[in-house]
Amino acid sequence: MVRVNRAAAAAVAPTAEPVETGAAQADATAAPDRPARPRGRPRKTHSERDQGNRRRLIVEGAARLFRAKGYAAASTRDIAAAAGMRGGSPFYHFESKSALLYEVMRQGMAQAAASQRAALEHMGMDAAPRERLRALIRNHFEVLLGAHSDFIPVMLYEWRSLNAAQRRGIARQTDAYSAEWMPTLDALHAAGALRADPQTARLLIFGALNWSVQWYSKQGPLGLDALTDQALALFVGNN
Amino acid sequence: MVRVNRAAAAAVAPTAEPVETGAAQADATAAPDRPARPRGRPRKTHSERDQGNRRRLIVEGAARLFRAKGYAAASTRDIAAAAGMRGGSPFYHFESKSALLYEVMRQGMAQAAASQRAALEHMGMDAAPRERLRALIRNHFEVLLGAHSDFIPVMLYEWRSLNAAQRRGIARQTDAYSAEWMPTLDALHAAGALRADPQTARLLIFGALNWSVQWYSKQGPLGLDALTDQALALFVGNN
DNA sequence: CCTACCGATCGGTAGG
DNA sequence: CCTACCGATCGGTAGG
Repeated sequence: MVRVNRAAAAAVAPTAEPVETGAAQADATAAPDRPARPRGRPRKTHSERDQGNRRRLIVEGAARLFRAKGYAAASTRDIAAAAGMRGGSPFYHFESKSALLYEVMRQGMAQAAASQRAALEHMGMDAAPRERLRALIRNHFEVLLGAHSDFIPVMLYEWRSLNAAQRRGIARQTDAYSAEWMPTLDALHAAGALRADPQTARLLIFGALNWSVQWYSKQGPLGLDALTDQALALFVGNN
Repeated sequence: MVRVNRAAAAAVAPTAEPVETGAAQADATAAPDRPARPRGRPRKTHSERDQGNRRRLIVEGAARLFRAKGYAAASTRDIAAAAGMRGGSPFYHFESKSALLYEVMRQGMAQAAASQRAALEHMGMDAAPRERLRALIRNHFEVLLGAHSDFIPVMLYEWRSLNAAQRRGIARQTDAYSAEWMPTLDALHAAGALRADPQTARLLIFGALNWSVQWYSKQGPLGLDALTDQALALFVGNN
């Protein structure tokens, strides 16, 4: 058993999650003393329809800038501009810069967990442990290096910028994500293919994968499938 | 062959390097029209004797604060206070905050490269590849997690805060550090113990090791020797 | 969501 | 290396 500084141990995904703002869904049970309204579902005004969109633009811009410059170096002005707004406007959607960072991480983890779950369910329960590990690694690389891959790198490298309460929230997500790896690693260890203690192996493996954010280039010769093959060979061999 | 975003691939050490300030070593060939000076080596004044010490205090404080809070979030005022100085005084020793960051990384890499070289030479050329890899991994963990381990984590996680010229300087150090791993990895690959392409393996292995900065705790049950055993088992098995 | 503004803090400098 | 200071920028807010 290894004591760890929470989180830091998982990693997750960033394709745009459908964001429910809540505010965009106008309340149907309006005050009864108002003038009569048209029946049926209230039509959304232009600004209501855009609410979710604007918010999403802020979150995506924040993810990109937090990743490129770091949390402290990316100003809320930069983020506003990236979303096509003026300086103070992000604070209409988020109460603080810190809340915006949290939202980037939360959405990233939610997406990563969802795609990991889908990848595992897609194989069925009877798949060989080695193939399950392949699916986990492949999904992890997709989440880190694939199409919309800013959210999880931000989570991985801006952890210290969260306050204690925020860390607890994200840690719950990363713990669940990590836990899904353990049955597969335990099975591979029992079969002799994985030759380190499964808990420590998980931390080392996550490190090997997460670090790819620092060196992987889409222009390079190594695709994500080939990279997955290499990682699999390194950790559990070729057969 | 894998194209990488330079650096990011190595890692190095932080125990205090004896810093030659140059300024501390008073020039013996003084102007000839000065009044006669006492013969022999000139005595250092109080401030001359302290010069190197003060500078080192700044660098060490900067390393600690850059690691704890990140480069952008650690102010030069914080650093001055950590070195027992007033606000503007670090700029007497360094021309900019950025130059201070560079110096932290440069010293860290110099120390790491030195201890790695010593570790390899200590074994001799005829040591088994597996034992050479053990020595490399053990030194790397020492550099990352050992006694004075702030310098290299700063280098690993603040790379993007350097400008282009600075990156080239540090990249030269990290490239040399990384290159020393390749003969050993090639040999292990040829012998069948390392089952991934050696270049890709090096990147994945460095990731696994470097990530330990995020989760390793000295209060935990795993010492650096045991951790080295686990990593070795994961990458090249137990025998 | 914009305009206009606030206090706080920052990296850096002159002058001693 | 300190004192005193500078312009710039920052996160955040009031008021519409």
